[in-house]
Amino acid sequence: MSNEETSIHWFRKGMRLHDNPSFKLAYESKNSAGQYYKLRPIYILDPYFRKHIRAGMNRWRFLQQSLVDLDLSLRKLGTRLYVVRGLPEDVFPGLFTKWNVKLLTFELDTEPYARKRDEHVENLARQHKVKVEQKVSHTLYNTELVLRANKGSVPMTYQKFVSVVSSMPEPRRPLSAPTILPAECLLNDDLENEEYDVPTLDELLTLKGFNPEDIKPCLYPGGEVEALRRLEEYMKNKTWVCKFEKPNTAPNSLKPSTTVLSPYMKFGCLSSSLFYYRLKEVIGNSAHSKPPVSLIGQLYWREFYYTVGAATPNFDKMLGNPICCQVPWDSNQEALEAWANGKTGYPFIDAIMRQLNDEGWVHHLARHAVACFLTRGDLWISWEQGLAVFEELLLDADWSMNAGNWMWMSASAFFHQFYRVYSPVAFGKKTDKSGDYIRKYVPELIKYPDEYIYEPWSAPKSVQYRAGCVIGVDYPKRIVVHEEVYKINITKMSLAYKNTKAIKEKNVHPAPSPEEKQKKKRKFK
DNA sequence: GTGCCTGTTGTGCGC
DNA sequence: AGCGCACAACAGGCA
Repeated sequence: MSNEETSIHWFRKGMRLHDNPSFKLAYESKNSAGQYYKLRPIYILDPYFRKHIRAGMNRWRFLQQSLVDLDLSLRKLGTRLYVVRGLPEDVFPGLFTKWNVKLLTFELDTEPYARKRDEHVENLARQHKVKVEQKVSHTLYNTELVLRANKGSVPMTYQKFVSVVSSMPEPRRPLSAPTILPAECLLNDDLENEEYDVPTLDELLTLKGFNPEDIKPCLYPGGEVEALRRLEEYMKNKTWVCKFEKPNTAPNSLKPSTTVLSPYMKFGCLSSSLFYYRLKEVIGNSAHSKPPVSLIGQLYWREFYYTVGAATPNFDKMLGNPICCQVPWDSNQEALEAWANGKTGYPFIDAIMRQLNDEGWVHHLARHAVACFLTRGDLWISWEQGLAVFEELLLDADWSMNAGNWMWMSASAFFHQFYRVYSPVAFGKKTDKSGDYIRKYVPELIKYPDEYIYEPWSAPKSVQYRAGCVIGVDYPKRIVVHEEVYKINITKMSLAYKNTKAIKEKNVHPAPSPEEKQKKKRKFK
């Protein structure tokens, strides 16, 4: 084992070689004598089954594929990915000593869990006299600088966010992936040491408590190579890019109507900066759609939620979250499970949840429909419970956007027009009148005539028999009557808004004096 | 404080 | 097809 001075680049998100400034530091840095450090690119994998890590099989597979891809690309450069088993706080002290580490680099992560972890690791590094370098490269903008540009306050609306960043310098340009590494930074040690190999999918799934045989076909393979291929596939179609308007894309097409680049963005297989500048390049001087509905607008939504998420305490919870409406949600395990497993008896809702379970991705508007149904629309179940299910099932489950969007969809923050309720029957019909999407994911209903496919409970018994699917026997009866519950829920939301407002006023202002109370009463008369 | 405007993605109806 | 409107009426931002 060589005892030469080493730099570690720690991959977590940012699973790519292109546009990776902290990785670049690891292979380009030299010690005071002007010698390159020996490079050890690592990924730390928790080898235990932990129930609190809410990731389903599909996302573990995506991660495993991304690791294989990263290892392959690194090997082409003469190094490899060293997968280290353990928890970061447990493994770093040993690595620092064993490898004679002088420099540790990684991409900055703004999530609370990651911050705590990284602080801990920074302390360990300090104790071992290891220099730590972090770079902002997951987001287009440094979230702290956005806050500073807004005089230290959090932009609470998308438009406000856009106006703040438009006053800031353009995002940094993406770096190219290295085609060659400095020969002096390359190590011959451990290149074939199996101890550091990427686990096979079967190994990983078994480790995480799953039966590998249960996994569904892979529609969106992980990794940087696939991310770049997918990006370029969409960038080829200039007209489509220029005309893209998110609200006009269908939630229930049989093939995705949007790019499905979100999983690659979540893991950092694709750089936000590269995506941004490729869009600018493709658009050029042509007429094009604008934020919030355009593709660049979609990148801004990500930045918006990252910024608010980084600056708001308890952003992923209702309690203790200053921006979140306080709503007395019901707990209803049975209804929650029916929703999560696609058995609510509303075919459109069930189709979406089954697609999510099987494929790990559903369209943004489909997420709206099922989220509204779970929370303020129908079941009156907490958005935090929905967030947990999404976190498990979505390939692109991303802490800031998951919490931000759940607050949006439940009208708990950002979006406040709670009286606008999605109909679990009407919404899907707009883009799929004949219900082909439902037939694909809810095959029980495959023989239902178009006129009953969205509301099979209203089909006459004779039609149900003829279609080979009797409601209440072969497919569930609907668990709520939407046209009754949504009206009740609107009044409950209205009350929750009034109560939340009252609590906020009580906290901000001192209690009103008796005279002031009288004044207020008079005003309301 | 007050009033006005705006807000990526509602529904159902009528023209 | 696409628009305007009623439905009942929210918060944030700004003048």
